[in-house]
Amino acid sequence: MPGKKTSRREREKQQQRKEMLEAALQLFSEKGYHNASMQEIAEQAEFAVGTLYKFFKNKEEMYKALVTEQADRFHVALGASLETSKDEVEQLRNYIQVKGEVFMSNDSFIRLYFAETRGASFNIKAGLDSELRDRHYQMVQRVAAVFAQGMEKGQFQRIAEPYHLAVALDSLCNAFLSNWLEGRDSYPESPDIILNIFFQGLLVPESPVISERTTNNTLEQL
Amino acid sequence: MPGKKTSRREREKQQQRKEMLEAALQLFSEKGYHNASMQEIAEQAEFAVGTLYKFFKNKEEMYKALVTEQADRFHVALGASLETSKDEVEQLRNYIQVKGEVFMSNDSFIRLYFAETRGASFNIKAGLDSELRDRHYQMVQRVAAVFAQGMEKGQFQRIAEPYHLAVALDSLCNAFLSNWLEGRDSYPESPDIILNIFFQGLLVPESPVISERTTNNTLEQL
DNA sequence: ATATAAAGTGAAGCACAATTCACAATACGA
DNA sequence: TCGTATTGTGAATTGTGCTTCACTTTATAT
Repeated sequence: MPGKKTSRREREKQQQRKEMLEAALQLFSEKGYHNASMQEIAEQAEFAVGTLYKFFKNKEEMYKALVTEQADRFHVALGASLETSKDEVEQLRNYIQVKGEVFMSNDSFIRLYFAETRGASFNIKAGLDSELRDRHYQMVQRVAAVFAQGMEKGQFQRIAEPYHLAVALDSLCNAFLSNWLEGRDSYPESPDIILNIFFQGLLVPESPVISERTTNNTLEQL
Repeated sequence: MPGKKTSRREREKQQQRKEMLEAALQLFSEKGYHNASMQEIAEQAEFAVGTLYKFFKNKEEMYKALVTEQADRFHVALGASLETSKDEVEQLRNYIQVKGEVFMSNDSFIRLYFAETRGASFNIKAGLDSELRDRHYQMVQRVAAVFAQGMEKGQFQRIAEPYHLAVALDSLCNAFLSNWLEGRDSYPESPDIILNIFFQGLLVPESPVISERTTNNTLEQL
């Protein structure tokens, strides 16, 4: 049975690699890059230190691989969330929703992601953080495009530049996620709580678009 | 002349301490806690390593002293910014303004502040980040109180909980500051660009409060 | 079954950086 | 000026943890 593209051995290796990265993720997100030792990671993954080095050139490369691969998954999911609907409001709603879901189900990784993306990260000599920041920037630009589009259509008022609105929306999601992460607050189950902050006044008054969906989620909880 | 509370020697020591912390700030914010060595800091400050240890029990304490003292200055300034006026809108405007000013004139420190306050920080065993987060939380609560107060007065619409609005406003400032820090964008010279995102729709339509001040800063730049 | 190759191991080497401390320089009072 | 106390010094100590590599174990082919 040689049909498969990947040999059994190949698959086995991938699996091992994956387990190493899982162990690494756990320890890095718990203790940070500098406080997690290769020794520990090896133990956690149930391999010998030397074996780690058969898979990764060194600690730094291992960390990079971990972070970039996970971040890719995130960005793919977020990108897809903007493709779901023709309606801009729906797209934003989805973005918020998906961001919440993806991030909350990967809480150990968010710590690393935030550490690299937001406050300056000093883990790695060079490259990683700026690369991540770039990708994050691309993502924000895509959200900005949604705002711009909505403005074109006359669905959104031009209360600020699209890019600024995108930055605002994204940072707002992050802020709520941070709060959730610290256990201070829960991430809003309904995206509308976040959308509300933007849309009350952003949407042109007579626009019917979200009115029928948001009316029940909007205000009564105060 | 023994009149002064602080002897000459005392002042001299304070000055030395200050210079050590300045050197430390520079190196920590450039290279991060783990990549800045005591040796380097000593050289930068033009002292011997041993002398550093006459002032600080160890590297960690030095870092803590640095961060908490600077953060205190920030928080005092931010707190004061909310006391300037009886008018809630004015208070928020001031908060945004002061936050921008104080942070931008201390850019090397923001890196550390953001690293500790936002994305997980793993520099220090325990305590520091959670203490900072707490203080930051207090600050956000004070902003929340402003929103709440404005709602009481009927000046603000109740589009979201005051605390959520405060989180939103603060994170928005941070996001713009981050952008500025990375050189992607400038921090809005006028607080109204940020306020706009909130107030278009937040303020009850007929409220006259900011209309006369913001009308000229609001929309024309698009 | 045996030979050969590939994969896995972990103790030892090595570099680096935090901390100490015996000593030197300096300040201060008599 | 001299003796003592205070302050400042940096080489040596020590610990830690990344990385290597000679060896063992396991898999594969004949």
